[in-house]
Amino acid sequence: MQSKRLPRAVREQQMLDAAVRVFSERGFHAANMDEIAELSGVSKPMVYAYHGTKEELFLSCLRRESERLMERILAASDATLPPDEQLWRGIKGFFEFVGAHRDGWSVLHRQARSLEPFAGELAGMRKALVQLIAHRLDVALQKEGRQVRPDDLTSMALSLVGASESLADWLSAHPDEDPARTATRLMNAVWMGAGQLLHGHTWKPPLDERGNHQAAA
Amino acid sequence: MQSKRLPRAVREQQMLDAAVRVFSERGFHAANMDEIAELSGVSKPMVYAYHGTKEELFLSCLRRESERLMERILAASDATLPPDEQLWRGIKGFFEFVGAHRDGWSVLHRQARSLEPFAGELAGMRKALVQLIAHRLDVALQKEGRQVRPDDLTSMALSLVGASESLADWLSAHPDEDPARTATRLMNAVWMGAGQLLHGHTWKPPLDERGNHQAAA
DNA sequence: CCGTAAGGTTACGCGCGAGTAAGTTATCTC
DNA sequence: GAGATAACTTACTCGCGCGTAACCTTACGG
Repeated sequence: MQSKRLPRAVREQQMLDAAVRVFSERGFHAANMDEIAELSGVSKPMVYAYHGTKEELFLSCLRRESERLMERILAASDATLPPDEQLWRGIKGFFEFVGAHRDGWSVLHRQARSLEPFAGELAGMRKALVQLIAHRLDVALQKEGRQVRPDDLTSMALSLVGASESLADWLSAHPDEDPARTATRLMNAVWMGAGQLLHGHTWKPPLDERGNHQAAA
Repeated sequence: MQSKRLPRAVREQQMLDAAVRVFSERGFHAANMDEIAELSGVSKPMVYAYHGTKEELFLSCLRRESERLMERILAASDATLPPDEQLWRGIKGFFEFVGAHRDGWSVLHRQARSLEPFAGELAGMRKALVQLIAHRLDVALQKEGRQVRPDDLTSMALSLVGASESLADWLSAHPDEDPARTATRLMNAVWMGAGQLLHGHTWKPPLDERGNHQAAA
């Protein structure tokens, strides 16, 4: 019952879809190439023909997913906006991605971080994001006439990314939660800070053109 | 050249030490039982005799390390202190632990999180910490006469833990960095918040009895 | 309508490393 | 100092799953 022969480009994507799913469900080692092949509607040697070894296949998944995520974040956060709004939109875009691509996120964050062949690759991408955020913070600070040591900027960006990742995991375990709501919570944590919240100063999402809260979108 | 016969209790700890090191260097799957045995000064069947399967051995490592970490954090953060100081001390204790037990931390955070047999166990411990923090936040808020929805408390705690983990990874890659300095940076991120920092309001570590900054200890 | 290449398959080799059976010495106890 | 037992070793088995060799078959360009 083999459905139909498909052109390489199409099959390659199906294979990546299947691989992302299986890797995220079972983890890299427990994932087995036959299962990935079957889920792609094809037999194992085809996977090897198109994507090389298991390791190379995983790397392809990693690259595709992280590229999509980065695009999403960059598209959402516009450098010309005020800093809080940049942050808000970036975070919201990130959580929306995670909400929509659970297993892609799992491949990136859970699997790739621990396994040595991939950790480096992923660390590189994460670093790029951290540096981007650090740079935008720097710009915002300079507009206020302030200057901060580079390590302090990096720490701030790392905290932000770490907090986001942590909430992203929580979000992916709570499918019914609205990503924008989670984003709002994160803004309260990292933009306002616990000290402010103690005194009742909270952060609220900005209004869009129609006057609706973006969080309710 | 077998050095000496040792009582079980001693050998068991040596094995855990060796295992933590090897697991953290190679990862769970790439780690091999012979290497762990050799590093414990003993041959493989002894490891099986004392710690059961590879999986059980890893679980023992996980439990020992996470217990030590929890103890450390609880000992440092005293619930009778004001909230910012509780947070400060807890974070500082955490980073000091990570600085002193790099590979223990690696086993916990990098390895255990992704591998299915262990992820659940670790998630449980992490959850306990998150709930502890959420509870203390709640107490602090109630002292101010405020009330916050439980999910908002949890989010705040999750952000905090996530940010800490992120900086802990950075710290373990920068051995010369002072843990207390990293803790200060984290306080600025999560207690003050990016919004405050933009306006030049920063957080400084409290003074100890002798008038020294604790960060310089 | 035929040749050829792209899409596809079945069936296997083989290395690695978890786990063990059977046996050997040190050490402690009475 | 005998005998029991805890500490330890050598030398295997064996299954799993990655990766491949060798072989079909459908589509389609000329």
